[in-house]
Amino acid sequence: MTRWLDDDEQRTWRNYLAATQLLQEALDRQLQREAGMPHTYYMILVALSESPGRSMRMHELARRAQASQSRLSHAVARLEERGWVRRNPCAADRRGNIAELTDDGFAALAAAAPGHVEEVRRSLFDALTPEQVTQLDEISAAVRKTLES
Amino acid sequence: MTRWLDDDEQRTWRNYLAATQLLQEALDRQLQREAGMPHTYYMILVALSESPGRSMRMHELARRAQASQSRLSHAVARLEERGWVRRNPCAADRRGNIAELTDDGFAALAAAAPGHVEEVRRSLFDALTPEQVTQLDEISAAVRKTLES
DNA sequence: CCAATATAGATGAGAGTTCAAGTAAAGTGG
DNA sequence: CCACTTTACTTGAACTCTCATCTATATTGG
Repeated sequence: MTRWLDDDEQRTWRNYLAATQLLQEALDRQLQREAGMPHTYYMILVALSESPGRSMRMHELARRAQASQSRLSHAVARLEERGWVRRNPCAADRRGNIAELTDDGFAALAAAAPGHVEEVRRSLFDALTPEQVTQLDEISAAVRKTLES
Repeated sequence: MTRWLDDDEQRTWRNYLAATQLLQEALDRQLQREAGMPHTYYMILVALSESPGRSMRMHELARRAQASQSRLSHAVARLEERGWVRRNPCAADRRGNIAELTDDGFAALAAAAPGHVEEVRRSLFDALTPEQVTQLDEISAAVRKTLES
């Protein structure tokens, strides 16, 4: 009944788990150590920084930063305490909040970015051939497509 | 100075982040819902179940289950409360502890496994061609090698 | 126009993770 | 054989995440 994994699949799955977890931990440690924030927060700041006006509705921000609404709510509350983000009521929809990246937040992001990118390179791209990068892109896109529907 | 990501690398990186995170969340939700345990605990139980005597030194267990020692310590404490794992002092090294999977723990693992494997298939393997599975294996192995040294 | 439902977001409790620190037992060089 | 260092593991605090719940505002079908 159960479609168990064969030996090749087992090996792949375990390599995948090991690699992704190591990478995730490397990212989190680097950001925590050098920028004092978890990767989740970094993604939120990035999403905001790329939006016109450096601001975005909470719901949309959650989507872009790949966070649940609850996670985002908690995270933005912390970011607001640090003065990196500000929440403004939304005029068009009075249920809504618009999160806005402050200058301090932008500065924190700008300071964190080089070290983060360097870590991403060292940990991922430097380990792969150009063909493998292409393959990884396609594999990720396929998995993403499956799981987003 | 900073080696920024070009557009292709950006796209790959974001696809990778999205895919791995979605997959991780799918796994965790499935296990939490159907087996009442996070993926971390599942990995610990698996590691124990594959060891002779269904038992292992804590340190070795941490390595195999890819957990920090602290994480493992907390996790095993919880698993012990549930009666799924037992800790026994180690005769050869009196600093040591030997974690042992109980019959209840083994039963819990056996009950959880089919649903978990099905989720892994649905979320990952079903989305990929056989070639892509091979590619993913090699990519993961390369990243793993980089990050484990 | 209004009741029913859906959406936006916040919040509190419970659980897991990390980090730093602490205890205890090995191992090691002089 | 003894200070010193390393290894094994635990613990508590601080933080993040999830899940369920709650409030408030929009939207929609009759």
